[in-house]
Amino acid sequence: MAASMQDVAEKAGVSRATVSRVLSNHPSVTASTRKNVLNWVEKLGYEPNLIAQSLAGNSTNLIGVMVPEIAYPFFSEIIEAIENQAFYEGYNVIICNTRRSLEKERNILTELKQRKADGIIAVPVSVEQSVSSFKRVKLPVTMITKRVEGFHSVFISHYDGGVQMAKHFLNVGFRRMGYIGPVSSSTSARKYAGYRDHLLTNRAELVDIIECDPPENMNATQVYENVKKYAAVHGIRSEVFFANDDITACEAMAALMDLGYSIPGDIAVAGFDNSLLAKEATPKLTSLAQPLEEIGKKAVEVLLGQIRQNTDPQLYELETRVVARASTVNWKSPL
Amino acid sequence: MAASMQDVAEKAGVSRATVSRVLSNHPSVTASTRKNVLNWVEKLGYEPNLIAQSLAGNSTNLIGVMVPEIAYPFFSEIIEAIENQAFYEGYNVIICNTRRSLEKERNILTELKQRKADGIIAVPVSVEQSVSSFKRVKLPVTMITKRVEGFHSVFISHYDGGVQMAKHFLNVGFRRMGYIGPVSSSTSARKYAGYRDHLLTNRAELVDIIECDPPENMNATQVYENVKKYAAVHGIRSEVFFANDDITACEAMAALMDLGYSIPGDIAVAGFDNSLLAKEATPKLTSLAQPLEEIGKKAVEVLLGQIRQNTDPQLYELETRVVARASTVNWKSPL
DNA sequence: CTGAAAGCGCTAACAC
DNA sequence: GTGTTAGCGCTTTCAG
Repeated sequence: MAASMQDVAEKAGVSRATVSRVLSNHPSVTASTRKNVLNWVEKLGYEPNLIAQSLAGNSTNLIGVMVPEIAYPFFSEIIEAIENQAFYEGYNVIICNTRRSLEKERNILTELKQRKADGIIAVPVSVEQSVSSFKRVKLPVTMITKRVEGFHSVFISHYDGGVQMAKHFLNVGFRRMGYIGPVSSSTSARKYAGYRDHLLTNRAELVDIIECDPPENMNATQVYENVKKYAAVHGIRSEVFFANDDITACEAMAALMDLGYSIPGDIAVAGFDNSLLAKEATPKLTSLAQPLEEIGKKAVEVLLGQIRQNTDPQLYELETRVVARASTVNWKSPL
Repeated sequence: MAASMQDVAEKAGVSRATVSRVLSNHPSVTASTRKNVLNWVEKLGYEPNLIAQSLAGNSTNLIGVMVPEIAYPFFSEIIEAIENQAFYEGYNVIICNTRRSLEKERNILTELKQRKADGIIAVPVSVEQSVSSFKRVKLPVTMITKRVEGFHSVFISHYDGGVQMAKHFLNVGFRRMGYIGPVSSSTSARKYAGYRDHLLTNRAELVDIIECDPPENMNATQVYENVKKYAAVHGIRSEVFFANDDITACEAMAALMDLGYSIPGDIAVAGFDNSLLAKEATPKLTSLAQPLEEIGKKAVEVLLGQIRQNTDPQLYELETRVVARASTVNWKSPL
């Protein structure tokens, strides 16, 4: 067995309390006993038992992270940022996949509670229906990517994101615009609304709206089919499409290319998320960047603030920016 | 405070031991007392304290997962599979990012040890240099994606993967082949070797070898530059390139297109990993699929076997397969 | 079948 | 300054 604090205490000829004090840098310990104790700690290769520490009343230094999907680049990049910041702050991260199921979300919450996680960073399955589960668990919670009233939330304004993309399109010189993606699902709808509102108040035309479900499990083949179907029925009049996310944008590009359009020569396309896909797509994809690293980092900071000082729920709205790439800027105006 | 086992015991008029027995389904409890206890468990909303349970000598039901990078699709998909299987088996996953640093790897190992993780699933930073740290920690360890002698390892044969890709190229009808990627780094080198060996024994020509470092932090711009540089100096004679991974393949495609080649019309390209990038690239990218889900699932099973019965280290070599997509199959033979 | 008692390894008053 | 004493909440012999 590994050496326990008891062993160190005996060897050093002091009590466990003293060893504990030395290890937690309590000031009231003589330099000599401290040295002596540390000496034995070293010799015996003593390592603290974090479980025992936790039980004895301290925190677990464990935070739970709940996402609807781990492998979607958008989430995995946030997870990476969270892990990074958490590790830096001395916390470990338990990763949990809700799979967009309210039931699994509830199960995970009780599990995290029983594990005595110090707090939770979560993308809630549903802004409306998840709230009660999160309230019930009575743990510090910071919501991310969605604005959830009553909780600390770190997110971007999707509406404003849509506006920014519209501005970008107007700047490049597009006049007839299209949209591909969900029109009613809460966050997507706001992107769409911002986009549409800005276009209409600036007398641009919104001529093609191709409705699609949001991609799940990184599968967006529906987008491909809907684009083709739409083209067959209505034809395509847009010079540029704003797609609801990068996967949707990629699928849309594939469909448009298969229909014989060159991108961005004939039709330009932009996405949302600025994930790895946007950087590696051909042509490289203009995309609206959510500051993923900042979201992750901020979420950890906010959560720790809440854990340490029980701060009141607050909303943190982060800035987005358009990352312009070849898929829109290399478009040739027909004029 | 939440109800403790003590509270339940008092209300039910039994001892904590009995409550414990009921909760762990110990057979020697009367149906009536069991019912009574469960009744109070329900009424008081009792939830077990997993920390206390762990300390009292049981396991933590926590497994650590160590990867060099969380957000790279290849890893994030494995992580997702691991989380999924682990959750199914009643385990939670602590996610740790080694960032390819041996030092961080060591730190993480001691942390996981102090946390009393039941076991570890890891992509070691270095097959040679990581071994000692992992041995020292004396925890059940299952290595993934790399073959590590002396440890349970779940991986694919990179050499064989290279061979399979070579076969695919020969089947399609290519005769002059190229390679893009690292030539010396251990696993990459084996892919390359398998590819080369099979080509040469089948009298195909390996005419262009563009050496590049493996991408880190999802940044492979070096690939783009090296391809351009190589083309300027040597010209390009290959009909098809095998790229060491999907990101490299994407960057290579971008470079080749910018050089005026059409893909796969003039030059075909294939990648390795069959990550999301391969599916969403334009043209869709032929790629060698590692069975990521299977790797994750198998790793959990192997680790749990080791935890529960201390099985002897064993190597599990999984099958790969070529997922043929437009980037190679739509190539038009010049004949 | 059930209870009493002894820990798991550590922290944190409270004395001296 | 340092030791003593109680726990933290649960499991697990060992008796009865």
